[in-house]
Amino acid sequence: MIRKTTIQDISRVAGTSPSTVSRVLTGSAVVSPEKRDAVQDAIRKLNYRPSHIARSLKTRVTYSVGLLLNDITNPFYSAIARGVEDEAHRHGYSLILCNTSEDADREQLYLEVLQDKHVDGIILGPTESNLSYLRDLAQRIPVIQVDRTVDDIASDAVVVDNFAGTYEATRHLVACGHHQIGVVRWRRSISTLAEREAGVRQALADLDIPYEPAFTAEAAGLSSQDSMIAVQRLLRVHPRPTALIALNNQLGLGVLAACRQLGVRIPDDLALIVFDDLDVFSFFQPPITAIEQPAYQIGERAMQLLLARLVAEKDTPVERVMLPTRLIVRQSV
Amino acid sequence: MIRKTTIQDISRVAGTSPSTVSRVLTGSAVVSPEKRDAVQDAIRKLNYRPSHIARSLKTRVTYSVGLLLNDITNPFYSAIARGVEDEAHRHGYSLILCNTSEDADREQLYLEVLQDKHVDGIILGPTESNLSYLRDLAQRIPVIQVDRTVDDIASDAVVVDNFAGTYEATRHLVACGHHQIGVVRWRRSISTLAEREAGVRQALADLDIPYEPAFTAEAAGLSSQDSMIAVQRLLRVHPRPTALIALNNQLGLGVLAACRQLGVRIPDDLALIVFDDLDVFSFFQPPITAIEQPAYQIGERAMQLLLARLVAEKDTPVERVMLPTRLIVRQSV
DNA sequence: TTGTATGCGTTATCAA
DNA sequence: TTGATAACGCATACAA
Repeated sequence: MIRKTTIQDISRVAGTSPSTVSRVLTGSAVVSPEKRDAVQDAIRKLNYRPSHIARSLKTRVTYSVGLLLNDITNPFYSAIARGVEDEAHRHGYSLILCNTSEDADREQLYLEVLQDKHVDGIILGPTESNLSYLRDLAQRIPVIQVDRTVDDIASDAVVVDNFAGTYEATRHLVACGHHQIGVVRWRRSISTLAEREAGVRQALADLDIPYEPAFTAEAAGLSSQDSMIAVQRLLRVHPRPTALIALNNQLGLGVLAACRQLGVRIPDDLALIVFDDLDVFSFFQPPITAIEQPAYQIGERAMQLLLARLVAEKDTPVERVMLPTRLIVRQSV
Repeated sequence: MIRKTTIQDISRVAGTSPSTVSRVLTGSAVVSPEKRDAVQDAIRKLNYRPSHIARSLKTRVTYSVGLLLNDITNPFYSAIARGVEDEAHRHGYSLILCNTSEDADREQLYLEVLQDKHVDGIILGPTESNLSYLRDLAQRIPVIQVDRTVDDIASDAVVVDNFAGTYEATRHLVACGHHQIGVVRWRRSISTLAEREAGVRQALADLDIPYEPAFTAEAAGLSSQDSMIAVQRLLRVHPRPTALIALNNQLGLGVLAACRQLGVRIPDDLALIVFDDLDVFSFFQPPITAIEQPAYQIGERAMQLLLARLVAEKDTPVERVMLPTRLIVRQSV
């Protein structure tokens, strides 16, 4: 490859010193109009572009941020990513995308690489496992948690009111006549899922409806297969639940698949509410009632918090943003 | 922030020179076992991690690649991204994610930044507009086109056999008794869409079925609204098409929305095939017949091509990979 | 306002 | 096999 043109080259043709070139580049000091013009001409003529690498080495800022998400393929996460990216782009930041796949080792590896690459900050939906690592990472570099949070990490965070989401959904089910309400859940160690389950229980308690442990199905994983098995088990109990709340979109799809396979009709045989609304739910048969999360805004807001953190005083207190959910009533209840 | 520990620090505690430390780090030369151990001990003790920035400045390689896609929010693109990312991760590369939003200016801006950041290569689904810019970008740095290609750019590419996809779909429609087949398209300047349309026409021609221009609807944009308008127009002609092929998933969703609004029943009033299968199509009513693209593999393969290109001889000929599509027959026809 | 000199943390060249 | 030394491209402290 041809040698890149550098600040030296510019200074040479502009008849000035490298530092002056740097000054017009960064605007860090006043430069006389003549020199400035000369430099700018030279820049144009040589088609010069400053090296971010060199600049970063010197200034220690990279204008890039790491984004660690479970799986960009999940519409919820891709919407978050889009929100982050748009906001980052508006402010001249680039995004390094990492899929953790709910794998703690992979997460930690990424976290290390991101530091090696000296990102200015990290936005992540944490797995539950790298607690102590995360904790001291957050001391050294701005970390924003999104979607989920993990205990005791002093970091900004953007989450959703999971509890209120399922609380409202549960009341809706009850209002529709359901008293035997089941939950399809996954790992309770994940903050979001725990909060959602708590919302259901509280609503039930407030309504004086006994909580029936047998109505809770725990999927072994997030594959359709896993949910299917869990749901099958659930539907074998007698009496069986008349309504189900699936705690995330994958679980919801699993329930749907299971019902189809078992010939369970929704909503006639079983009502269903899914946490996290997919925009295609309205095309389903029946259209699925769901709890909508403002995914894009989560991402956008997270990036805003990060930007704020980057210019904040040393010990500005941590900020936790909680966004509301919304129950989208369709016809699966 | 505390000063980062450097190679100097290591050399000091290991009782050796910085160059020797560098040598054990990179394995670029043989180092005596004693020195090697001393260095490794020091590294562990000081918790040292090399600065990628400094390294990149020197070596001119960054182990990062840019990925420019229309919109990560579209399941087709997010699957590509996932494929790229997984493969990149396996080889120690990170991904800089950019959403172009079909906006040429934004694309060019990203392209410039990526160069400024000195990425090792770029994978992109190009907009049609930065032709000349792209052309000489591809001379300077490895570029892999995915999904779409743009004329005359000497770059590797991974695409799908769009033509065959719609060709087969069209024959399927005809086999099901449809002779009045319409197409819902968008910009014909996009290679994929043009090829897909050509597939339909060729199939029709081969079957001696006249092509009816009035059966083609051009959406003004990709919003549901846009498709809706286009479809409404289409359904007003007499005689009207009995079957439609939507040239991408967004257009397909638009058709569906339009039909719902207009009370057009699928497949009774109108058959539909969508190019690009969404995994939720099986939950729709009716389940949608679609042309599946191996999105994940597109991404994975693209990253593989890039890796190969990075170690290839100067003028290794360009490689164009074409992956097959598959017609998934469900019940919308 | 401008220029010189130095350093950011590495790797690479060269001599020993 | 090892160590000085220079260089990567830039920003900045300091001197002028």
